[in-house]
Amino acid sequence: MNKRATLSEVARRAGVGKATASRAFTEGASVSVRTRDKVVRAANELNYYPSRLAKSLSTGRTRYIGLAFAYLDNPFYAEAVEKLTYRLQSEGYQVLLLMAWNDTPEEKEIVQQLLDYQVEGIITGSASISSAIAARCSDSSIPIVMFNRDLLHQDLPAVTSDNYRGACAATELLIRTGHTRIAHIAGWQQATTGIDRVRGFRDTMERAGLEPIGVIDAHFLKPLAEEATHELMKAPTRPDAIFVGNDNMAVTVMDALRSTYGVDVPNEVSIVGYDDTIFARLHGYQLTTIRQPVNRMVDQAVDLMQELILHPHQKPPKKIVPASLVVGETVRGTGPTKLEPVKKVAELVGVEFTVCHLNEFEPIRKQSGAIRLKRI
Amino acid sequence: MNKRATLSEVARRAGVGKATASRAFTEGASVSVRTRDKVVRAANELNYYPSRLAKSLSTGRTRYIGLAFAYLDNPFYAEAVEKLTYRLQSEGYQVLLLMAWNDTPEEKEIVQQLLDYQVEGIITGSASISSAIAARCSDSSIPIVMFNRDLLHQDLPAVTSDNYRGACAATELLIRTGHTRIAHIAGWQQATTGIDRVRGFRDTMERAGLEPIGVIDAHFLKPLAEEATHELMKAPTRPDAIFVGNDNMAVTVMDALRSTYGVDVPNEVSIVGYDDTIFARLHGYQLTTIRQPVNRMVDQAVDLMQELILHPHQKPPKKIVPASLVVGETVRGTGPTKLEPVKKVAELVGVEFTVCHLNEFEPIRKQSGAIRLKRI
DNA sequence: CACCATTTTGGAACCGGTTCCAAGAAATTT
DNA sequence: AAATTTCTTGGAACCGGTTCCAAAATGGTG
Repeated sequence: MNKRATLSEVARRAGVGKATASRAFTEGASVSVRTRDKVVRAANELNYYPSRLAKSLSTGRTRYIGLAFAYLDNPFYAEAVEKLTYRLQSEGYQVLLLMAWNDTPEEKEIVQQLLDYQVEGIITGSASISSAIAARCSDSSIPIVMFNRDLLHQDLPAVTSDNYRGACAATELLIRTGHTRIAHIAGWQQATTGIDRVRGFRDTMERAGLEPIGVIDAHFLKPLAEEATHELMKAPTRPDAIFVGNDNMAVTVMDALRSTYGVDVPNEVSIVGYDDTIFARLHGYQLTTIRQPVNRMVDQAVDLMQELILHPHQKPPKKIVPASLVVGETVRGTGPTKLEPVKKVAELVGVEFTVCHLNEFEPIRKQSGAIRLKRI
Repeated sequence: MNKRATLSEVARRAGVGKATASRAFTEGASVSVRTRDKVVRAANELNYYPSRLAKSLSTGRTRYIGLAFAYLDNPFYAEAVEKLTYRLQSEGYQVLLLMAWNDTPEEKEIVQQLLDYQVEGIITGSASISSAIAARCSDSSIPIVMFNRDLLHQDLPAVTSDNYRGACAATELLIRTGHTRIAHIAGWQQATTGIDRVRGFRDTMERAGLEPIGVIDAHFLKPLAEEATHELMKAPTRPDAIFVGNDNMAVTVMDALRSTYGVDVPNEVSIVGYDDTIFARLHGYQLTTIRQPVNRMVDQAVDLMQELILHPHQKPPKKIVPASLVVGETVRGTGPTKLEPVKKVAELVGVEFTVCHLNEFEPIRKQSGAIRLKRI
């Protein structure tokens, strides 16, 4: 209804100059208490609130952070976006959410849009920013932080978990528990997240003198993971264990194994996943998996971003947070009550381990602790 | 590195006035081809791209839409946010994501921030905007669309599915398949989404002359759903069926039933959920549930928003999209091969029904159809 | 009360665009 | 060729704030 009031109107009503009115809203500016009161009163009467746009234009700071992701149907990313947003908000930033699928023509255009909107930084997760875009960003000296991803051959700031060591732990666990026909259904081989896990798998197998029964790139996509399962199960020698590139695919693999082949997990085929998402915690799955500590990764990413905003010309740091082994019930010879092989592996590889229930799956948002059940 | 170029610099370099330079970038403005070329060339040389901020300030249009949600750990909302964002982007809007937990003091402040940033509209899902905020928005004539929620006693635009009829169908199905000790673990009773489902449940029970064995408000929260399950199972007469307010809770309930009480679903207790999220599709659950068609709801919400932006002083319309009954395997006496009771219910209540696999769970983003498996 | 140091204050320029308007250039008509 | 119409163009004002700077007001001191 009523057009919003402007600073000039407030100033006029308070009988002061525009500059003075502006100062009344600036923390620590030189205004007398009486004047500030007058201005504030006038502002309230006119229902004034300052225009962020105008402010940003004149100060040069927008306090926007762009979040670029490709999908949220992986709970790991949904959680990451939720928590990144909560954290950034509490630091006084506003989040511009950008969904962009890899390599589409629009991607470039849309990231360009983000730049147009003068975000102060970009955090990019599942979406892979092309190196061209990345270059343009560092041209404009807009910091980009890669979240759970790193670009090969490019020196950009990145926050990842220790994918290599995590994969080593997963593989080592399968080997130590006596599996010999081990396969890996891998994540996208253009992302370090996928690549490093394959490396960890391969190196560990080789060290043990074992030949992988198969390594298949399923691009982190569920339909491909299902196909991959069929491919493994139709081969002359079936696997007795599969290390799967993330939980999303691991769940799909388990479903395919159980429904199509009537396989008993873990007694016929053991499964290890990656991420420790909500899926891993479901009673019907109880995945043994590698946890990526979302909260810590989020904290690191936000801290790193703030650091880069303050000191833009710094050498881009890489943050690698430790992964840990979560003991579920999908590996034969382990379980919440049989922890010896797990302990040994953890010690050997140098990772932490925990059993399912001690997870850090609490939200950043404040819990509404007081809510109680009510019959109605 | 290099500071971004401004329009004036481009104009100077092209040897034209600022106004002319501006027109060179405006579709359908009156500029000669030669001049436009000159300007465009200069712009490229200077690596110029226009400041959205300045543009918005002078035109008064920001093309921001605020998305306000409380959590993304319910896949229904994660999917909604993903798809809303894709849709809004393709309509030329940018999404400001706002995470705000209900009733926190910050909520008010943060929504105020959205207004400061001059969003052209707000779509609010799981976060419940207080009526005070809603009032302030309609004061500023900023349209708010409630997504999967409606405010009681308040005449705001809203997109919901037909929660009442959906709940009727769920309940009717349980009754028709011979269940008599039926309970409802309900969603938050401050949201119409929770309320309408309770109404549908109660009305249908009453019509059948049945007394509910319990109706418990679990606020859409998983820990409370688990508590509620224990409360029901510890009572002298145990339920033989539970209608649960959403899939997120339904999965928790099933886990509790199976792991704590060794209950066989559906042979001892039948379960019906609500939403048709990714969980309902997991092999270990195969929920019978009520589908809320996310894609259609997203489309309606975006259309409605655009409508309201163009014609702000319109009577706020309510859009109710039909819900449908999805046949899984958690109701005794039904299943993909036993559809007669389902048909009867669907006909009676007037909803569509489908079996599990025909779901609309495809993403809005373009599928990377060409991606193939690769052994590596 | 005069004098000087310190606060407060308002005018004006600026941030980077858009747009109104009047003037100049080009094209058309007579 | 002159008169008229239509296109282009640049100056200036504007969007709503911040901030520099010089002037005005205030306060403290001798």
